[in-house]
Amino acid sequence: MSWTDERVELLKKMWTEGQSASQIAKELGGVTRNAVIGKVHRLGLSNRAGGAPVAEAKPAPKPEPAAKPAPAAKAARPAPAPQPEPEPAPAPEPVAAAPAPTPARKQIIPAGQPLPPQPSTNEISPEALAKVSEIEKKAKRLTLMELTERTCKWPVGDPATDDFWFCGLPVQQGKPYCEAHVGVAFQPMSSRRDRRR
DNA sequence: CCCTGATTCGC
DNA sequence: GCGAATCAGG
Repeated sequence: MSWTDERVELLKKMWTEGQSASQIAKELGGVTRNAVIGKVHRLGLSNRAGGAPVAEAKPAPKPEPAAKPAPAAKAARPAPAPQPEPEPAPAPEPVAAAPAPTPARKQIIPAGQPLPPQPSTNEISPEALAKVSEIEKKAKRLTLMELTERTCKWPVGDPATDDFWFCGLPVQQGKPYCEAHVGVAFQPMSSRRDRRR
């Protein structure tokens, strides 16, 4: 594969949109993320901020005097959509691990893993729950043996019945669960604000 | 561990 | 110019 105009264009577009190099590489096909990054650099667009200062904590970010020379006519930098960081960044609550508040039953679960609580007596954000029931439709419904380091290990159903399986969706980096299940597994640790002493 | 981008350097 | 290998974080 070579860097045809079209491919370069797509590269530019995606890079500008904030896509990661690996995503771009996947999209383009035939190249690795390294190739993409290398190209990005050669194109001189390593900085995604097209003029939108992100106010970095740099002491001297632009030692450039006020007067911007503005290179003659042609070499004009359009910088049309200076979208700084179109990052939704949900993160409603700072994670506060509340892993296993499930004293309900004491059944033995296969691998002896510290499995999560079944959302029952917990007050989990409706959104998170909705998200879960939503993704559980798409769940891979893996068996214990099918689980890998990269599959969501959230159990669904009763281990004592046939109707038991593991989510199996791609885990969220680090965590043992997929994004949706991480959402219900790690509670913000609230719901008990009876602070009234 | 997984991921990210940044750099280097032989090709 | 290209991109794998490597580096440096998160």
